[in-house]
Amino acid sequence: MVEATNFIEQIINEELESGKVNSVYTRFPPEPNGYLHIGHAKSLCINFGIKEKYNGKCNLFLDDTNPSKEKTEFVNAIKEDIKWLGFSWDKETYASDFFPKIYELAIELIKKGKAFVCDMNAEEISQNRGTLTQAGKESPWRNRSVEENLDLFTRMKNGEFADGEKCLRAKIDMASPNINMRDPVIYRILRQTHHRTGDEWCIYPMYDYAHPICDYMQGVTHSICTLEFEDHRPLYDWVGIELGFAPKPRQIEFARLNVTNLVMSKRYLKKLVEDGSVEGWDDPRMPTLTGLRNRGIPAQALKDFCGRIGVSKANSEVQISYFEACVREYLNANAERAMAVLNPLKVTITNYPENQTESLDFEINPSDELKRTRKIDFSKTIYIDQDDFSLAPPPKYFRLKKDGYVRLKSAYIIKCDDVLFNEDGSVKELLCSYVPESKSGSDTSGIKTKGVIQWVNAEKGKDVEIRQYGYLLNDEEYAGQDFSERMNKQSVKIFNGKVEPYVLDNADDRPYQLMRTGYFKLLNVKDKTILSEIVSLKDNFNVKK
RNA sequence: AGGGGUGUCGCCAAGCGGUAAGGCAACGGAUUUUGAUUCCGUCAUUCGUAGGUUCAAAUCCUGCCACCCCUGCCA
Repeated sequence: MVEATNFIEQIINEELESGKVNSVYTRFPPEPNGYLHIGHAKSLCINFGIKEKYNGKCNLFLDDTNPSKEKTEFVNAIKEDIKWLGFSWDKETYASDFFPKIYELAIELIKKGKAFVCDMNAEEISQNRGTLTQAGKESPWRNRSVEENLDLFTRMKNGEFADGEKCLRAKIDMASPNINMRDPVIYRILRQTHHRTGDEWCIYPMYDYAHPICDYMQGVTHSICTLEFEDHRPLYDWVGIELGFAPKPRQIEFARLNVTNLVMSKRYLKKLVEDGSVEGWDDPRMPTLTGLRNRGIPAQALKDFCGRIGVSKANSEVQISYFEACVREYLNANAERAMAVLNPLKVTITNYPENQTESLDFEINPSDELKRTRKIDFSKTIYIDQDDFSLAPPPKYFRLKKDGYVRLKSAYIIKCDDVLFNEDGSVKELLCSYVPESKSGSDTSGIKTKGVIQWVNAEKGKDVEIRQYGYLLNDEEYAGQDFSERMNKQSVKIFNGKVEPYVLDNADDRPYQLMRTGYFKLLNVKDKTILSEIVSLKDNFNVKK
């Protein structure tokens, strides 16, 4: 018996112990009507997490009962995203696989007197449903004979009626305080080409009716969904009981993931893509899995995040800082280090020989057990970041100042002797001298510097566009505003900095930590290669007061 | 208003009658050739609230309050 870490596992443990079930089968059930986002990652981790933990099974179940919204493009994207997270499903199933069975069981319900064909249109049904406090009215067609219902339902299937002209309803209780139980529609007539079954069907089952059947047919033991389906559970169970499912799958609900400042509604995300506010579903600003992947978020970090936020039934909103902490933690341990200057300031080492280049060792990652290094070139002219030099340094400023010393990361200690100015008074160039015996790794100078700054060889450095992407904002400040406007508000900052060639020349697109800057990744946006920020280094730009 | 849910530190979240885990954030301090990392320390006499039961309650009972979901031929 494994130890439960949340209430769902607790339920499973109890059922395993009591012998109600002897193995666990879950399913991840997206509707292929859009791309997966960070919220789906939570569901993915729960369902596949249970499969792994209990040595059970988990299917990828595409819930495609509404052909007007679903597309093959989306199912392919969904599969890609799940693979990226490193999960593998036992079977790939579709609600549409079960259409014949679902139809057959509808006939069984009719024969049992538990379903009837209703001639009212959608508006009439809605009007007769009653309200939250008042019971609904029974349909005048509710007591048709089994024979008539069978005949009508067959003719519905055969396309003898127009869309919406008739529907099949479960016969439950129009006075139920649970509105979902007031003779819910379970089949509608809909002439829409289905992405898999084409025009084979002109009637389609509703989610509430199809889902329990699909679960049962797949051998699912635990049907995990979000909180808004709690009210549907009695109907889920009704279908299972009337159809004699044994063992009947158990529906368990959990609170969906909300993250501060993240737009998560599929509807809005779709709108952003369609009206061109973003480059696409994979735009690095999007909270979609493909967007996060494109941005450079490691799958491991996302999974770690999902595990750490836990699972409960309390509506909650997780701070984005928690997510970023998970990303930073993973990247800190795994990302290679590189140097870059975002705002270049030329530095000439006056006492360094002209035309000399020295190859120095640079640590790839301080936590690397093998202590691997790579070579970087040092020479007379370099660039440092403008922020790393101050003419009027505040207290506790550790970096370079006039007549002060600072260490160039992995190189030498330098002293700023002179400052050259532009005509407008801004700093043009620094004239520094280096301390030859302070070479990194063999420092005998005895000079201690509190500050260490990054630098780039003037010859080797390359210009690159660097963008800092924010997330789609969804806070009060933007309430009521158009989304395209929100996009502009968090618009992209562009720097033209010198970046070490190592970063650019590296063929793969792993994220890097630019020293003292943040975690970056090489991105391709609209056929343009840029360097984009994933997360910042904590407090790295702030001089403490 | 009828039904279904949920309320434990700024944010997540354990806890299931025996006297409040952990993580994120924050704040001290140490180490540091990234002001990062790492490290060590601090951070709920109190569990929405008012009563009750009990030797003992976040956990059981009752009332109240707050918030979320439900009146698609969407999922």
